[in-house]
Amino acid sequence: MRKWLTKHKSTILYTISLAILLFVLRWLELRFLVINNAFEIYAGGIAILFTALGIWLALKLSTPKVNTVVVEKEVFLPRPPEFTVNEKELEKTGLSGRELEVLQLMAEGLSNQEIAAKLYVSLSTIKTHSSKVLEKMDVRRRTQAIDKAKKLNIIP
Amino acid sequence: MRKWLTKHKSTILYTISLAILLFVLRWLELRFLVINNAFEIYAGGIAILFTALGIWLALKLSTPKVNTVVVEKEVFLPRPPEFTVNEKELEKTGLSGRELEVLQLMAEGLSNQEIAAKLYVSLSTIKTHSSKVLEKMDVRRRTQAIDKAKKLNIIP
DNA sequence: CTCAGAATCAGCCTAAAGTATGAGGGAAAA
DNA sequence: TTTTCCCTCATACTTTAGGCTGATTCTGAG
Repeated sequence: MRKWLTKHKSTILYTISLAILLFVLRWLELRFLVINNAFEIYAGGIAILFTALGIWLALKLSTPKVNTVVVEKEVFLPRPPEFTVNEKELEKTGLSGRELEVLQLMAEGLSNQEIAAKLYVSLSTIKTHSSKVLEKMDVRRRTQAIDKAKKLNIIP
Repeated sequence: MRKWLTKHKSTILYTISLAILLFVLRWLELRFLVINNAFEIYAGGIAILFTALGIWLALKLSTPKVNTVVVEKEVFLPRPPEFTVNEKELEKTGLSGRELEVLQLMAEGLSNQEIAAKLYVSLSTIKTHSSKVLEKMDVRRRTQAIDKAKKLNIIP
């Protein structure tokens, strides 16, 4: 019942307004009936009144148009930009697991000798790996490889 | 003149509508005048008609209600270029302008020879600078210097 | 099973990087 | 003015990096 009331509020309002105005008209009629020539004025009055009512109804009850504007807000990643490996670029290079490992240690500033010691293999092995890394990454120096790998998000 | 027309378009339209409707009323009057009791029906008709006109006017000529809703969409940017030199750490190292310049080029993967060419100086000069850089940064390899400098925010 | 790729190692050679020492010129501070 | 950096260049030497060739072992895909 409540729902029905709110749902048809505008209709009820309009009906009541109409009824009241008709009543007023009836009363006015008694006053202006004597003046026959005032009929057009009377009709015009009604017209203006109800025009105003219509405008009021339209403005009051029309649902406002919602305009959604999507604003792109640039968000920079916080200080330590959580590093996630760019798998696509990593695959493109064709680096093997061991080669990537060597590349990472290179980036930390270790010499081939130190890398060899850390991975418990010979210097020759690391030289082979590092050569492969340079070849696969299409560079000529380890510093270039490091720079490129960082730019491609292959290493942190 | 043209401007005046467009500016008062709504007023003119309303006036014309009113005039036409009053004329119609006048005509209707001749038909319904015989029926005295039909006066309320007649008034109600006018009321409904002009209500409709009012609604139409309001909807057609009023600036539509627009509720602008701003939705912020977060766009994440990889590797923000917002780099600011850590002046404190830079001073601690005691690096001179030229030495810092060489360090930056080192980090881009350039060889001493290439750096020399780029700065229009001899290889010897760059070797001297690079040695000074390694000494002042307390490292033994350029890769270490690069890694350390990046971690200290001395270079991007 | 065979073949390809990955990982391991070695030797040899060149290129680049790094160390040490010295030295001249310029600019700014003491 | 003298001192102190900074930038420049050179020569000689050692170490590290990188290129090239070739070899062995192992594993997974075809």
